[in-house]
Amino acid sequence: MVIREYVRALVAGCDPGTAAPSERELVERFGVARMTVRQALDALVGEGVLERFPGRGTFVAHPRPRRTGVVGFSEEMARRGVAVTSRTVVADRIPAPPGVARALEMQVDQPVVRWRRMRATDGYATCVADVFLPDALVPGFLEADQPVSLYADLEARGLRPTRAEDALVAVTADAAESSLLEVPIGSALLQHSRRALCGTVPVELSRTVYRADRHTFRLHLYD
Amino acid sequence: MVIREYVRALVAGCDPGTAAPSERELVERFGVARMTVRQALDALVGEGVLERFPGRGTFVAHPRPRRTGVVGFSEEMARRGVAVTSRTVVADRIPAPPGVARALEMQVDQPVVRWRRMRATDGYATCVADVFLPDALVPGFLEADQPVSLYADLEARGLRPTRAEDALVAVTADAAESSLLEVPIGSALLQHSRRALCGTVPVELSRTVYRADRHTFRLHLYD
DNA sequence: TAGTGGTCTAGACCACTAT
DNA sequence: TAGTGGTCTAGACCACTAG
Repeated sequence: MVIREYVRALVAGCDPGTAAPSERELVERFGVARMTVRQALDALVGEGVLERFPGRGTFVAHPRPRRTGVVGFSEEMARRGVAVTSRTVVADRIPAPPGVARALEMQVDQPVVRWRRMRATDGYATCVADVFLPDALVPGFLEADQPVSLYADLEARGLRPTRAEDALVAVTADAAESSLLEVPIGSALLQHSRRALCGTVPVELSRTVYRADRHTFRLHLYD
Repeated sequence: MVIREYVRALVAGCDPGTAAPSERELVERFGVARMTVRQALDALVGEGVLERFPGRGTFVAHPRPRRTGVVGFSEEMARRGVAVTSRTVVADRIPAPPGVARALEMQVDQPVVRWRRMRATDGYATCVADVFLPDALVPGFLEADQPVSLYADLEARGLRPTRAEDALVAVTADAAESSLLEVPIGSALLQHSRRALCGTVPVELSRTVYRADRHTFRLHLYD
């Protein structure tokens, strides 16, 4: 589709609300029937690039409200304009325990990277995150400096998660968590467990506990 | 669109894979141009009712693999094969408080239905759900028996939620919650807040607190 | 080879918006 | 009133599938 790509390029970088060429104008410019132009524009409307208003015209679309998507904590906080810092508590390589092996679809005792971080938002201790990664998928992970954003690191390795199975439940702080999060033992925490896959390959198993007063898990669902 | 509804009715209840009338057959039957038929079928394909295969024909679509979707508690439990019962604690009509009015995009003091339920899974007290509904959208709601599944009731009214803004956080049980859920005051609970819309119309504002030992919120995310 | 959906032409009339 | 997108006609040729 030449017309579609022509309009896409024409419109790329334009501010939302900028008028696109009218259908009849494109008919003239390309010497093609109007139905053909409409199909090209239909595709761009479907992609969310353009918006049509009957009687007014076709315009560069305003950005879509939201996506659910699979995002990590750093990314979500960046969206909200919150600064995230991390302190590594544990970073080593261990034989996969049975539960971890099953979730990551590996053999028991194959090596996995284990990584525990205390994470702070705007300087305040907010959560403790435990992550397991199949060692074979992230060569050199422990040998280099650990990233602030795990998902950015995975993306650089071509392993950006595209699917996640999440579970959220309330728990109470154990001794280690209470110490890291600076709350009394037994305090209510939000636990977020995730099994993340890139395509059909499991890449991450994690469990994060959040201080109830410092984090709310937000979510947009669509049908 | 007469043709669209004709084909929809023709095809309703047919097994997936059943052949639909061909485009040229519909052209003849309705005496319209083929483009017109195509647009009718396009709509049904977009809805997931039909599937097209070039060179073979048009068929009743196979059910889509999975959706995240906007589902209610009863529906989610039904999926998991768990029996849900409800006991209404409060069901009345009140002037919308400011926060509720804002979330439901109503004028302050317009009437809203307020509904508090204690809900049990397989006979065990599991959560307390507080719901606000714009009274104008659910006429007769309080006058009839309240449904077990709110979402089934909304669906019957043509108000099935298609979008939800959810927030999950850990909280501690207050006196009323501890009594209804049979846990000590201060116990950790999972709080799930939701603002649900049907299209662009807000239809539900709710806050549900779950016993930590009896409910995990599960979620599948896709890119 | 006959039938299917995919794409295209060269017009037409309509309801709507902005001036 | 001029211009826009929405819808429609009555054909046409193509690539593909199935018998």
